[in-house]
Amino acid sequence: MIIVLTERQLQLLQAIIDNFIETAHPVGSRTLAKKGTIPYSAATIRNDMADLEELGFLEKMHSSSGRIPSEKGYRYYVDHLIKPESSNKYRGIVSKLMKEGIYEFEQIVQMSAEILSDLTSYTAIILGPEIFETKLKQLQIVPLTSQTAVAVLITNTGHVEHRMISLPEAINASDLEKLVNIINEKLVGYPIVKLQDMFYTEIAGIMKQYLDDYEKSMKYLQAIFMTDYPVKVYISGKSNILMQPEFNDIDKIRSFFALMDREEEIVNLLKDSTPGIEVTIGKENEVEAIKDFTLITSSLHHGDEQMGTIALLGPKRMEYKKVISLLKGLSKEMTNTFYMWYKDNE
Amino acid sequence: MIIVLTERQLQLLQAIIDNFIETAHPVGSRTLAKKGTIPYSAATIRNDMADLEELGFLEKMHSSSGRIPSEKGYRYYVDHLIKPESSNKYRGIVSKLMKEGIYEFEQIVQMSAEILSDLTSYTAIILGPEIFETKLKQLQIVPLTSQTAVAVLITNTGHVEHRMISLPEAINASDLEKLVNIINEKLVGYPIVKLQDMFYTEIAGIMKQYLDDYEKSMKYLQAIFMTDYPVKVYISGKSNILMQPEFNDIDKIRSFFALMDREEEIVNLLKDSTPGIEVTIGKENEVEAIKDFTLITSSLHHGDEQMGTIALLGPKRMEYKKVISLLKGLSKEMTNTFYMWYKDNE
DNA sequence: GTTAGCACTCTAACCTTTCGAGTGCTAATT
DNA sequence: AATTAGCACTCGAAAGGTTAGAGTGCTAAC
Repeated sequence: MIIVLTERQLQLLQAIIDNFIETAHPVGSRTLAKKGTIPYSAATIRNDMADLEELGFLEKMHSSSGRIPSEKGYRYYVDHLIKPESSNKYRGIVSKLMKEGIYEFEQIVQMSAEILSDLTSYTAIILGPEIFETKLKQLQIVPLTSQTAVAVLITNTGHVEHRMISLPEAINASDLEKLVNIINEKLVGYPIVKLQDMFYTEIAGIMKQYLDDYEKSMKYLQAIFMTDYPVKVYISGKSNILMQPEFNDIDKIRSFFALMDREEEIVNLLKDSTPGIEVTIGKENEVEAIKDFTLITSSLHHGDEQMGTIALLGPKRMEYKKVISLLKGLSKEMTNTFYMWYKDNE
Repeated sequence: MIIVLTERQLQLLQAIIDNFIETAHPVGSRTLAKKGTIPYSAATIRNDMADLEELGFLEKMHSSSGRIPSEKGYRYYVDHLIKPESSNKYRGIVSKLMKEGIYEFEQIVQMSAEILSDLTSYTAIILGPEIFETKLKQLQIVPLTSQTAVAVLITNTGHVEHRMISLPEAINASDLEKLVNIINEKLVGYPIVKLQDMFYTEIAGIMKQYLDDYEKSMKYLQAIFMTDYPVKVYISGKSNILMQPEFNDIDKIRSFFALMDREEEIVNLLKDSTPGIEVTIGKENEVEAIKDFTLITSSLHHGDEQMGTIALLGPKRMEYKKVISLLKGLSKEMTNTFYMWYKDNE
């Protein structure tokens, strides 16, 4: 069954949602009529409101309150009613950053998240693109004491990973140098995520010739590649939630902050997004803690390849117009930036 | 004028504060008498309570409520009434960490902060000791594109700093290598904080001979040492504040979180502490946002040298007994750990 | 010096009232 | 037929009133 709304009802729905987004107060027929957005009397508006409520687009908090948008209402609003502002309004954010200084990848992403949360007063989350594509540029092992060293992996994106390792007792400085040379020779240019496997297939054999206590040394050295390179999550503006009147309940705040601490769950929330902007409103979200939030994600794709995800988390009463165009602009820009970055550093 | 409290008054003060710390409810004479901690009747207790209030150790919320400790009361309690639990109870926290795996300095500190906040349900803050003593172990410059490179500074503590730099156009690969060799030769072993100065005094002269476009190259390369190495702040358990009944007010929470975002201010709060444990209660704090918190700091000293600060931030109604012994134990341990670390990596 | 007893105080919790913004419906108007 | 004015009704928020309970201070007795 196709629902047909009259022109006036559409206007009305739009006006009510716009109003509610702005003020967070239920919208009544009288006030709406007085504002003059809708050129009809309060009574007429009331009738349409009743229809819209019957169709499920509006709700009342109690029998004599004004109307607030239902989730279905927001959904309709997002899908059919908003004509996004030009996404050019927010152009140049990232490129401006890049001109200001030379930053590594992570910094750009972190700063973008900060800008995004500042601009919206919502919480910005970005899944870094690191893991998808970065390749080993160089490995260094720098001994600190006789038993410990720090291994430094530098990637083509300027990212630096480092971790402490134990040194095999058998090894001496020149052996170590040789070893590092071999590893670099064999592994430079390959994706970080594959290094662990390649260490066994490519390096292990050669190592046998060089190292006295082969078994033991292997055990120590594999630690270099052994992290599971988790997806990096950049979050900014967590405490923006405290400024939203609908989240004035300590319990809600607590469960929100608890969620923010569980990175894996956030990653799950965002990672399998399809290209383009996706708006998930209220109970459409599967995670309990954000069942009265709206989550907007925009995945960064280049061709078929997902390069990351940008997301905003805020109240259902979100400034969809502004946020969607902002997100569109920013993802376009970040996609370009990232793509160029990879190409330059190929 | 010396205030003399009777034995019973001391007992009473202690009992009231202990009680209030546990329950967060004002303590009344009747309930206290019934509990049997004080072997006197409610009326007697009432009399002593009135005295203690007159002396400023107790307060009433209103004329017929039970008593709560005043800040002066807490002060007296902390200074004279608590006999700390053995600080051995929490021994071995850090050393256990160190046995579990090889971590770099930062990780140890971060993990310690997490343990501290978990153990107490307050907010743990640690000022890292990095800056005080770390020395350059090795510098690497790895070119990424023809114009950019990543500079990697490795310290004797296993800490790795890195930043992106622009490359002077005039420079080629072998020049760059020579340059890095010179820098390493001259600067390795010197404290990170002095590198910037030394770059000018020690390196600049030599560079003239090697680099065609000296002026311009200097401009690019100084960026390597140009950060102001801010003190690192490790915070854990920010949202623990949400579990304290006295902070059920959104405004308080907001100003707390706002403070947590201003790292410089936190550094100021902690950095100039004298050796030993310091307890700052309520309005004794100068920072507005924590005027109804208690801040406990313990600075890590070895000899005259301050190596960092551990702190806990929680309600005035803090479990002083537990917290103080915990902090004592942990600082002793961290001081040892840090000292050994430096010595090993000298 | 300690305690029992009692009048008093104040809050929290629960009603009650009132006010205002809102609704739904009906009848009049365009 | 669509719109609007009018009116009775509803509900929440704010303000005031009442009560119960935990507490106090004081006095007089032990």
